Amino acid sequence: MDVSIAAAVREVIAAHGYGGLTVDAVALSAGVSKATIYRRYSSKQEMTFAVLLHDLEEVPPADTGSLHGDLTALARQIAAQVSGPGGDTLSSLLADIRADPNLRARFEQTFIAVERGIITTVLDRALARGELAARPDPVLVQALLLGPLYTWLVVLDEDPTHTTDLADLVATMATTALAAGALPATIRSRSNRSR
Amino acid sequence: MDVSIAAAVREVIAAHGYGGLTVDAVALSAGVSKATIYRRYSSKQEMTFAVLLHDLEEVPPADTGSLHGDLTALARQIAAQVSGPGGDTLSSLLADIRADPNLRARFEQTFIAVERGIITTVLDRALARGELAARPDPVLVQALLLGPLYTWLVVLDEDPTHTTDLADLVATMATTALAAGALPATIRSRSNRSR
Amino acid sequence: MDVSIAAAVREVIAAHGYGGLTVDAVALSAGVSKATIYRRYSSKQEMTFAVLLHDLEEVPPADTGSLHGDLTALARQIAAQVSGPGGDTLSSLLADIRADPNLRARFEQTFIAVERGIITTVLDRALARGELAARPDPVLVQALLLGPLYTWLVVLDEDPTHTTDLADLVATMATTALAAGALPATIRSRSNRSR
Amino acid sequence: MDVSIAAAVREVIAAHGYGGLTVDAVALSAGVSKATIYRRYSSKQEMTFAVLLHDLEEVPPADTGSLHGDLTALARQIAAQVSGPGGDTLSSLLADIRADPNLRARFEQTFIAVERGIITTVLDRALARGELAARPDPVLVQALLLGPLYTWLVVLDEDPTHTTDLADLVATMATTALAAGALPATIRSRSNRSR
DNA sequence: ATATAAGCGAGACGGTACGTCACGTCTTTGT
DNA sequence: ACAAAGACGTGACGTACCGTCTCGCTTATAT
Repeated sequence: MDVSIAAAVREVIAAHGYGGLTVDAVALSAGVSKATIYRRYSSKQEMTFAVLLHDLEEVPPADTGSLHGDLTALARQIAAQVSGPGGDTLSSLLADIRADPNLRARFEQTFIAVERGIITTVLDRALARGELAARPDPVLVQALLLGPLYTWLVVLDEDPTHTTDLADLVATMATTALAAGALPATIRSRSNRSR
Repeated sequence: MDVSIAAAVREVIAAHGYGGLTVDAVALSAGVSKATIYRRYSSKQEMTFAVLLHDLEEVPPADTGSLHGDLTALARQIAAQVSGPGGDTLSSLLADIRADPNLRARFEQTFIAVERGIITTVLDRALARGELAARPDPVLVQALLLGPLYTWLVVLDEDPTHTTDLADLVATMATTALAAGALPATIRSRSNRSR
Repeated sequence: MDVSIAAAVREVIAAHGYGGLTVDAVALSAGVSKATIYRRYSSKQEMTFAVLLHDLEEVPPADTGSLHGDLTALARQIAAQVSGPGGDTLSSLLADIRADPNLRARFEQTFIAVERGIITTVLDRALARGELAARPDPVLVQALLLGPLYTWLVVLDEDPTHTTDLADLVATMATTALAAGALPATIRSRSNRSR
Repeated sequence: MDVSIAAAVREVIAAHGYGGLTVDAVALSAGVSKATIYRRYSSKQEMTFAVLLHDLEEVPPADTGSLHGDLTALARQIAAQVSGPGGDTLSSLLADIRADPNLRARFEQTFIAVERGIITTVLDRALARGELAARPDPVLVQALLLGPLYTWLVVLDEDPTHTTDLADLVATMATTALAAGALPATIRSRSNRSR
């Protein structure tokens, strides 16, 4: 049942785009009643969130022995994830997530924080190896890795087939900056953590 | 009239968020009839686009005499623009833009292309100065500058007050990469240009 | 539900006249949503038609034993029906019906044709009794009976309390004309039947 | 100017029916601005009223020497008038007239009362000739003459080409009834005159 | 002869109602 | 007992038309 709902969501998005995603259409396509959907998800956004963001695997990449290797693997992993759904879906989904405080929190915890943890792990490895003197702000690294890739696809609407190349480039740049100690331990106050 | 509509749009968004943006509410707040709004904009999205993206000034920064200086100025300019509206507004607006082919094209031409032109100008200056041997792909530079800033605010939901610091960091990294000749002349095929 | 809609329609017409009949007002008064109304009726006119012309009973009057008696009963029945709603409602309703080909056809079949059938029945009885030699055109009889009554109320805007007297008069005149064989079997070509 | 407006009204009605009659369309078709129309007529209904009911000549028919002849001439005159515009126009126009108290009064005075005056004239002639003993209620006669004709066209939607035949029939029936003294001097109270 | 006012075309405007759509809730029906 | 079917209230959308209005332009008259 949940499977058919998930399949239906993807089907409808594929057919009519995120904007054409309708609960009725999902119910129809899944051969399921709307009530059944709402028994599982409290809103259309919850449903979409659950379906589309469920299987993003967020595991730390294997230790490649070098910071550059680790970052490259990580950037490629991010690139692969972000290339999955269409840019339209990604932007709409993010908009929906931001509009709902509940989803926002879950998104934060489920993906942002997890990815940040992975970044921290990678940085810690580099520290242990002696490649880094101090651990820079993982949020900064996250913005530097994820930012260009996400923007490439969603804002600039560029070719998704080149995200891997972009990932390599971004990883190299980040490595260089990290090695040079260009990234401070923190750039931000903790003020907006309370949001 | 157009002014009062614009003011009303901003007012309503400030009061109820982008999700609470209603044409009727805008009409009411602007002291204008709905018909008048639709006489100007063919849809709510057109209206929002016109109002929120109208006055983003996109002028090339003054020549600072060095690539690093130029890129820093440019990144700060981007940061200032992107920090203007709330992250929610930004993400929703982008989603709406991507959902409408017409808006999409206008967004592409009005902002992406213009900003890319500015980047090209800055790179050409560096070439003229001899700071660069070849002109790298401006789209890459755009992704590297805009990406972290946009993501910082919209995806990671971080503190907007630190975008300037992040801009400086990003400009420095980009300068380093450019000086090292790390950015290829092109990373992408021209295939998706026809979209 | 249908009942409350019907009641609401009549209520709103009573309060604000046919011209003040608004779907929103009906919905409000019925404690029902506009969507519910449009789920039942495809337009405001369909709704009004259904509500106001639903319960007009069109049964042949009991055989009184004479053509004059039958026609009198019939004319009074028509008078009673036509006196029901206000003249304003009647004229506006008819205008709306004529403006919509669909309603027009249904009106024709549901009321005009049914009433004509009743007239035919009455005429056939008279034929069987030997009161008539040949059966005259029922449409003529219909025009002669219905015409003065409808016009009295709707065009001339005269007192509805006298329709019964007028009905008797009209029935007597029709009887006289029929007995004298003054009404031809047909006055019209069949040309406009195809409309 | 007034002429072109009148022509435009008829044109638009011919092209799109009474329901498609729009002030903008009239203005466009007449090559005139909407303001000019509203300078002449205070509403769309006034305009239509003025244009469509302006030239209905209501003069007493020549004395034919007999009541039957006079009534036949009168009935034919009515039939001609009523056959002019389409049944749709007639019914919608009447509905609009009834909805507006001002138009209603003018309609009453301009057409109903005038026609009634003509009927009175005809009846007076018959009285003078000795064909009638007493003068019956002219309103009754009006209902008997106008009713079947109007209903034939507007309610029953029958062939307009046969209105002349129907007029003759109606005139004959009315003559018979009048000669027999079947029509009372009054059927109605004066109560609703104050409406 | 020119100024001045009146009428005009063009068309924007406020308002009101229409009919549509989707969300999320609910009742009914059948298995 | 649970799920499919589907009706319902809510609320926003975009459209159409009415009657009002302002803006220039023309034209006819009066000084």
